[in-house]
This record gives sequence, C-alpha cells and structure tokens, in this order.
Amino acid sequence: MAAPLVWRCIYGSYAPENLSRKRMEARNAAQAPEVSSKLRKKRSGKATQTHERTCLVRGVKPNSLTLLRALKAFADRGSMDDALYVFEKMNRSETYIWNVVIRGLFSSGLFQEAIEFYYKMENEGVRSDNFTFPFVIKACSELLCLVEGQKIHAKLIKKGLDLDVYICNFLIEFYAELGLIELAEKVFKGMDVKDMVSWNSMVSGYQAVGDGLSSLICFREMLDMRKKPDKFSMISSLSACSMEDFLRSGKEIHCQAIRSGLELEIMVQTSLVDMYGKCGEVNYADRVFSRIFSRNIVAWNAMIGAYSLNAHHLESLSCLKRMQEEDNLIPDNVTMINLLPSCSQLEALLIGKSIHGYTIRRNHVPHIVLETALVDLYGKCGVLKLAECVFGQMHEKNLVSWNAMISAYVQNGRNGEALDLFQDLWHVHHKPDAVTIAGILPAYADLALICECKQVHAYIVKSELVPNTFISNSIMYTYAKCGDLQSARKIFDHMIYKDVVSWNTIMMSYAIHGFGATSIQFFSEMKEKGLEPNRSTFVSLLSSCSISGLVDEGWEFFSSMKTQHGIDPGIEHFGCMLDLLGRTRNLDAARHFVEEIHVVPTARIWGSLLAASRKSNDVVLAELAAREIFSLEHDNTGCYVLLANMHAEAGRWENVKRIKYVMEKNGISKTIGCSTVEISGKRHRFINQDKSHTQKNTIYDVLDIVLREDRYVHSLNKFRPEDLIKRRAKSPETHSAKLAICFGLISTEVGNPVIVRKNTRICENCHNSGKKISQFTKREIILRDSKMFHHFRDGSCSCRDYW
DNA sequence: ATAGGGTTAG
Repeated sequence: MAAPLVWRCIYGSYAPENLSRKRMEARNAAQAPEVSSKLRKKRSGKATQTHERTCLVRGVKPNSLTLLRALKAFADRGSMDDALYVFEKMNRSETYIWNVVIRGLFSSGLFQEAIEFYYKMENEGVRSDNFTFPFVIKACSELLCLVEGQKIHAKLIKKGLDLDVYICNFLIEFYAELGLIELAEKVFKGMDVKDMVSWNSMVSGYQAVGDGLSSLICFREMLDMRKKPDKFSMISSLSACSMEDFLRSGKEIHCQAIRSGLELEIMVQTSLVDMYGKCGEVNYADRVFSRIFSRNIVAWNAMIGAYSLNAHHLESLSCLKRMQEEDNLIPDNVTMINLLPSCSQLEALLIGKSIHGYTIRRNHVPHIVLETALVDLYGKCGVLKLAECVFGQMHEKNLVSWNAMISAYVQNGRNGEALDLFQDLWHVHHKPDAVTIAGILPAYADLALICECKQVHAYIVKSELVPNTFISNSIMYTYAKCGDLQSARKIFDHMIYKDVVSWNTIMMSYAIHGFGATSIQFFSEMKEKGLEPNRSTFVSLLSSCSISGLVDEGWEFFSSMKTQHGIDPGIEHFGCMLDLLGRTRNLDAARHFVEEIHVVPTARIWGSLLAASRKSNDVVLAELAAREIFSLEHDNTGCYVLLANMHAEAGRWENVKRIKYVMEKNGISKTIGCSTVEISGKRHRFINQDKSHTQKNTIYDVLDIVLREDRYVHSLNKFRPEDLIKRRAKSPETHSAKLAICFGLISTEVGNPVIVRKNTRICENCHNSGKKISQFTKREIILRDSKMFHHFRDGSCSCRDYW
C-alpha cells in the first residue's frame, strides 16, 4: 500500500492518524473494488523494487531527462511512493514536476494529498500554472469539498487563470458534481471561448442534477451555435429526454445521430435503447437494440431494463438466456438488478430466489442496490421473513433500502412493524423522501392514525414535497380513510395539477364515506375537464353507486364503460356490480351474475355474495359463498364470524357450534371488537362492557342519558325476563362503539364531529344508537368500521342503513 | 502535458 510512504515523503514522520474523516472515506473509496478497478490495474502494474529506484537516482543530475521520465512513468502508473522518491531527488523549483505529482496523486485516488501537495507547492513559492489546477479542482469534486474548491476558484481569479478553457471546464464539472448548477452556469456564461467539452459538461451537468429541461435547452443552444454534437452530447441529452419523458426530443436526437453517423456508436445506441424504454416505447427500444452490431453487457442490461419497465416481464427474463446463448455474455449485477423487478411483478419467487443464489455464488453481494431489489422482491412475493433477512444482513443501507423494507411491511399488512421501522429511520439520520411517505401512508390510513397523518402532512409542507401530485393523492386518501373527509377535500381543492389518480381518489373518498352522489358529480366534472377515465375511475364510480344504492345509475355506468370508454370490465368491476345487486336483495340475479361473468370468482366476489345473503338472511347461499371463501383463504376470520352470527340469529345453535369447532381446529380466534377515539393525539381504546377508562363513570352517565329513550322503547317491545339475564352479560347497550362515541362527545368541542374507529363491522344496535345520538345531541358522528364510514347526522346515516 | 462514457433498487 502506497499511502503511508507517500505521507512520510511529504510530511516526514507525520502520522496518518491525523487524517480527517472525509479523507479516510475518500481513501477507502479509492480502495473499494467498485471505484478503483482502474486504479488497481495501474497500481498492480509492476512491483517496484527499492534498489531499482535507488540505482536510478544515484549519480544522476537533478532534473535530467532520465529523472523526469522516471517521475512521469511512476506517476502515470500510480506508483506514487516511487514517484515521490524520485521527486525528492529533483530540483523542486520547476512547475512541471509538481504538476506531474499532483496528477499522479489524483489518479491514484489520493485526492486530499493532491490538494495538500498543491498547497505545499504554493508554500514553497513555486509558480502554479494552468496545468496545475485541473486536477486540484477535480480532487475537490471527488471529495465533494465545496469550501476547498471555492478557495481554489478565488485563487484562480486572482491569478487571472479563470478564463482558461480547460480550467473552466473542470470548474463547471466541479460545481455540477456538487449539485450547484447555478454556479456552474455562471462559470459557463463567463467563458469567452467555449469548446465541445464546455457545452457537453453543461448539458450533462443539468442532466445530472435532474433538470432535463435545461439540459435539452442547452443542447438546443449548442446546435444553434452551429456546434456539431458528439457522442457525449448525445448520451447526456438522450438521458435528459428519458428523465422528462420527452419522446419527441428523443426521436429528434435519434435522427441527428443517424445523420451524423453517431448512431453506430455502441454507447449512443445503448442510450437510445434506454431512452425509448423509459419513454414507454419498448418496441423502438427493441428495434434499436436488434440493430446493434456488437452487443455488450451494458446494451443487454439496458434492453432488459426497458422490457422490465414496460411490463414485458417474460421478455426481460428470456434475455437472461439469450444474452448467454447469442453473445456469450455473463450476466452481471446490473443484469440481476434489472431482472428482479420483473420477478417481483410476476411474483416469480423461484426465479427471484435463484437469482439471489447466483449472486451469492458469484460473490456479487454485498451490493446495496442488488440487496435492495431483493428486499423489494421478497416483500412483493409476500415472504417477509426473507425480506427481513436480506435487509438485516446488509452491510450498508441507504434511504431506498429503508423505503423498500417499510413498503414490504405495509404491503403485507404488517403496519405496526412498518411504523417502528419508520421511527428507526430518523435515528439513523435518514430524512424520509417522497417514496418513504408514499410507502408509510397506507399504514396510517389502515390504522386510522389521523394525528400521525397530520404530522406527515406538516413534514411534507415543510420539506416542499407539496407540488408532488403523487404524494398529494396519497395524503388525500389517508385523510379520507382516517375519517377526515374535509381535509381530504381541502387537499384536492388546493392541488395545482390533478391527474386521473387525484380524481379517482377524491371519488373513492366520497364513496367510502357514503356520499355516492357527490362522487358522481366529481365524475362529470372530471370529464368536463377533458380527463379520460381509466379502470380505477370506474371502480370508484361503481363503488359509489353500490354504497349509496344508486342502482340504475350503476348499471348505466357499467355499460358505458365498454361502449363509451372502451374499457372491458374486469373482476374488480364485477365485484362492485355484485355489491349493487346485493343491495337490491335480488339474490337470484346476483347468483346469475356470478355465473355469467367469465372469470374465476375471487374471495372478494364470494364476499360480496356472502354480504348480500346476510342482508336477505339466506343461510344456504351464505354457506355456499363461505365454503368458496374458505377454499381460497381458510383464515378469513370475519367470514366465520358472520356465518356464525347468521346461524345464531336463525336459532340454529348446532351450526354455530360447528363453525366454532372449525375455527378452533384451524386456530382462528374471534377478533376482539374494539373501538377507538383519538383525542389530541392520544388514542382511547374501548372493548365491550369496558370499565377500565379513568372517566368510566362520566362515560356511563352520558351513555345513560343519550340512550334513555332508546332503552325505553326497547324494553316495551321485547321484554322477556329470561333474556334480561342473558343480556346483562352481553348487552349491546355497552358495546365498545357506544362507549367510544360517548367519550368522544364529552372530549371534543361542540361543532366538531366525533370520529370513532372500530376494527370489526358495526352491529345493528350500535348503528341505530349512532343515528339516535346524532339527533339527540345535534352532533355529527363519524364511525369507521372494517368496511366503510358511517356519517351519523340528524338521525340518519350516510350508508342509508346498508353496510 | 490538461478531460468527459451508456445500463442500477421504491
């Protein structure tokens, strides 16, 4: 290892312990295999022997051509200890030899040392020239050290070297590398003479900071100046096109490439494949790719990426075989990284696992990107254990890795773990980005964590993620799912750019709250604005109709899907229509509908039928539907409970017993029903007959007052002494929902709605009470059960008593 | 004597 000797040469006994953290990082980076393959090649060129260089300098005149050649040779091949040994024997007043050493140090990855060597040069009064600075500046950009670079920049101005084309080009790159594109621009604009490198650096600089538009504008300007783009300009500008989804500009550049003959450059061809892939034109990508004369691994990888990105997953996987057979190429890390999303999408766990095995056998791991893709794969395939395993064993994690793991938890319904991980994220000093937020929000929505949702919303505003439509849509739906339809609406109204998803989301928000008519209004408004509805739009729309019982409208929209919008109804739409049929209590029609649709019914379809049969008390149909559901997902707790309740209501106790036995056998326990209400960030939880709350006396007093009338009517109609004893124990009068509502009433201000969350379906008794309490107290009560929202207002519910 | 390179996870 050269470094310590270099240090001795420069600083005598100066110990490397004094190295700053940054310097150490830079040095480690220089030694890391992925960074320094070029360097290693240089270093391991020839083993240097001490006596060789000793012989070399003995009796040779300082700065003779021999020494100069030796210095340059050592520096060029990265033998910096040898180079410095020679340097020490030379006359140090000459600028040239310093420049050689600085360049050598830089090429060996000794960036900090290169900079310090320059300062040593200044201190010794040696004149620096235009050849000195490029690599000093580049060292600063490698170390991402702004202050140092700006000091050098200031010196350049003083020395009058700041107009040198080479130096300016390096400065542009330096500022672009640090993301300070405005400063790069300033240097660029101040140049008297610009060469191709200047223009290309600017085009690629804009592209590197994610500003594809400016990159293309700069490219255009360059054309206007009658500069002929070279392959580097092409590569950067094509990348800018894919970034902004500018297919047209991409095609224009493609034409220029053909005209200038650059189309035959493999790198340009690869960039074209990539551009077409990212702009959604996989067929063009395919065409360019098939015309590449000698395809290398990068080109194959780009093609695989294009297939994968455009959901041509089978094609992307088949490339794995093709690249080996047709071109005799060995897949690398990038190949695997591009293939894994296809495996995730296809839920091809087995292929994914063999890729994982392959990468281990070929020593491709640890690799942060690869491992993150694996976390994603295992998450999407539902094997959380493996996702956790890969994530846990990662040597190094970045925000993307964390995001993948958080999403994996959320996608598998493990909201608690997702929230814990989200908390941990802050402790390892990662700041959540748009993807983190989009990943975690469904967990908040699911758990109805309104307070956390507000916190995240505040964070979004603070971190200026607001104009991001994607995030706004997500937070809008979270508010809606947390029961706060008002806030959801506010976000929708304030969105500058609303896409189809925004409209679908607001429609669905109103639908789950039972306001189907409003949802339909949004649909017409959306069409007026000229937006074309998609499949999901119709899910929102048909759900609205079924939830609000708008039967005729539902059928009309259903048929217009195909006739007016050319969308073939899918299973998700059939489900909505089945719900609609269930509402009309026309079970025969519903049964026929299931037979007519030419798809294999899913658990969701049978669930709709089950719900419909419950409403009509058709136990036979219910049993049929339930059996189908159990064959698909044997652990559907809600389904067992519903069936048992139906039998209980019909008085068939032997069936109730049978179901309970099956549940026990399958290890399924009834979910304990609980209701929660959130008061200033604290969640208060109630179970049936709960007496554990600190304010239990007040709560029960309130319950007594608001339900007095209810109980009176109840007892007149159905008074049977033997029931009374039974009821005492399991009285619906003290169900968790009622307790939560009462606590909500006394803990919130008049004028605000009481928001209650229940983990299981609300029972009929509580539903009736909800309506009555809303009338009696003149308060709005919003209750979310396992299916939907109930807005109780003035004695009626938004669900119109169907849920 | 001075230089830049395409494919990479959610």
